[in-house]
Amino acid sequence: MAGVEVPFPGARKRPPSQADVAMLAGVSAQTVSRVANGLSNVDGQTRERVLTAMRELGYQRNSAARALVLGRFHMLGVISFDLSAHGNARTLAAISRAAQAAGYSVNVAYAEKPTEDAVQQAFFQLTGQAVDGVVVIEAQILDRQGLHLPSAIPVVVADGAQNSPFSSVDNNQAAGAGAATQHLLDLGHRTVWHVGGPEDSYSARRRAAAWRGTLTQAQAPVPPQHSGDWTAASGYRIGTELAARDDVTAIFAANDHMALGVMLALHEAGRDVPTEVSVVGYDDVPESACFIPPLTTVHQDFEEIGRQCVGLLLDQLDAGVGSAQAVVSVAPRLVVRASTGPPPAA
Amino acid sequence: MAGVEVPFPGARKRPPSQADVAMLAGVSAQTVSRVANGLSNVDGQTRERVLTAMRELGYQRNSAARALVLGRFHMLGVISFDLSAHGNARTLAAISRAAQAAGYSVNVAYAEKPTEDAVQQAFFQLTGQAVDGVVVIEAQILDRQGLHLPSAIPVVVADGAQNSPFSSVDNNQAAGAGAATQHLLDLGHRTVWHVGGPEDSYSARRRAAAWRGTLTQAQAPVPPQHSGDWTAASGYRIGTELAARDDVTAIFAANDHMALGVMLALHEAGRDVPTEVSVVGYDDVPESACFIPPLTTVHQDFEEIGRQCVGLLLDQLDAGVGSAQAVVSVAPRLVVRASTGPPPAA
DNA sequence: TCCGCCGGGCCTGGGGCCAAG
DNA sequence: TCTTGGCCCCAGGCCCGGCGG
Repeated sequence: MAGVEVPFPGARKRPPSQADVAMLAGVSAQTVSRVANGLSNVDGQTRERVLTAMRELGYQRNSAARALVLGRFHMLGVISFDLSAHGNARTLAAISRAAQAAGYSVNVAYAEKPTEDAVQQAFFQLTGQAVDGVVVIEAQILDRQGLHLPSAIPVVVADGAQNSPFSSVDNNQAAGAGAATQHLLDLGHRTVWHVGGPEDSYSARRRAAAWRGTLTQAQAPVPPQHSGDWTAASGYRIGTELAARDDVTAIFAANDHMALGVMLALHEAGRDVPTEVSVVGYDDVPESACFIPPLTTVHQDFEEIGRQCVGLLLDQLDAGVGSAQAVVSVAPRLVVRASTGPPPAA
Repeated sequence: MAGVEVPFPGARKRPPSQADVAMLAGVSAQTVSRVANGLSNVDGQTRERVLTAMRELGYQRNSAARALVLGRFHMLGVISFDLSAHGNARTLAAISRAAQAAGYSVNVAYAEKPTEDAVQQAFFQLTGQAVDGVVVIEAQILDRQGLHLPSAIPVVVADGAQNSPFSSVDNNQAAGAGAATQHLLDLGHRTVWHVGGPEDSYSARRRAAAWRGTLTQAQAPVPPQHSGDWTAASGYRIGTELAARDDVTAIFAANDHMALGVMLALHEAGRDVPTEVSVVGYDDVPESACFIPPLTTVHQDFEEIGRQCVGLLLDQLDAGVGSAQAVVSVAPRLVVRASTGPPPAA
């Protein structure tokens, strides 16, 4: 099938192999391998000939064969639930960037639901697809009992339960949610109402817990919690209820989109933000600075989170699976804009 | 971490191979292979023994070895520029889902800039990483001259130049932008101003062209075009300029986030939306229904777009590279909400 | 004799082909 | 005819041995 070879539908040209390059350069395959790996024990002239032949044929190493013999795939797996959520998408982008910089590719597995079953399935897909390690983004409750790992490969959890047996990057939701709540209390609000994320989200639970803790510590009353599903629509729905109550002067929403929905509901109810009701969000999505009014929110450094995930994973890869579990914390920070202010003088 | 096995740093347990399974089941590796591939010519008893042994050892096929011998990787590559853009993230998610359903994995390569160089680099990374085909999301100007493909693998472009030599899924931006512009004209506006995306974006250019074309066809004056960078901040900046002009009564922004910025600028300038100025966006990001006021915009079916990308790619894989270039169009639709209305009675 | 450079043989995990039971 | 195993190949890396200066 060589030489004359007339390409016809269904026929894929076999990519050039080391042997082809060797033939053209008049050396052995072994020498080609050495050049490809940048080893020093090759004569300058020879190396040049080989490189020329490579260029001429458009040679690329066959990663499958390489992975087979080396036992390393230079590929990281990422399991994510909801890529339409801003934070997850940003984290994935950052992971991808960091991995690329370290010479790794990223294999994305999409878990439809945040159940352990779905994660496990995604996990199998990834290990079956040859990855050296896995990052789980926005994990729900994961423990090793639930998650039965087929082969021991390193796992890093971004923003998962801190009591899991895996290394993790902790977005320090507690600090962020605490700061948001405290900010409102400091402005003079008697208490703060919370529009939380879905019950099965670990992030949502931590934010709610920090909100409650901050109120308790300040000896402020703890209003009943409302739970949305991260969408603006759910924020709007809950906001409509809250807008009807006179005693609501400060609302902390668990993400910016729900805060947006809350603000629309308040607007429609004729309650001004921030003079009558203050609203704080979480995430600092880029457009939150252009909400009406610009939103006070908690900024998360997704870039850093992604970078840390890759860093931890690579550390574990180098150190071996037995290596110690590590937890890295990435600090959020409160960004004060125009949606918060003192409560109306009663 | 069970039984005798004492894991120590640096030691990765070699995953079980067919040979190990064969040994345990008392058959040949060949038979194990047959069972793994679900071939029928295996005795029921034997198959059972093999399956049991597989479970016991936690056997998973080595995809590297499989890819090596089959020449197929069962992996698709995706090249994307900006995953923080909602549409791109959604498309990636949909691609990932569709690929998974077809038994393929997705390898994401991140191109920092939308230059041909960056794409080419990402391309090499992917082909070097063993993919069967590539989807380029939100391509800029790509032609085969610029993009030198190392080995002939199928490529599908989502939303790229329609004169490219690749198969593509066309979001029909022209129809969407035309409908948006026409909607405003139909409401009685004398003309429509446009806040465009970045110059180097193909999507942005098509939306702008359709806007201009619709105005021309309606014999409406064509105002100077302003170009932002998709961010709400850029929309705000341009919006500030537009808000200062009395003759601006209708604005079509090339995406929802810029529309949001425009609306904030109008709000700050004391110009009401929609009674004084109408605003239309593009994308229909989920939260746009909760903007103040809820945004009239053009809905894009990213789920369908992703599905079509994978479909085209798989078709090409089955048909061979020589197969005809295909173009599939996914229709957007106008969603009318509360940000548009007739112009103020002059 | 030693060292720099190069090639042969063998190994990785799995699947196709063919022959044997 | 149906089931099973032996052999070879996929592409590339490592060990070792050899050749020459």
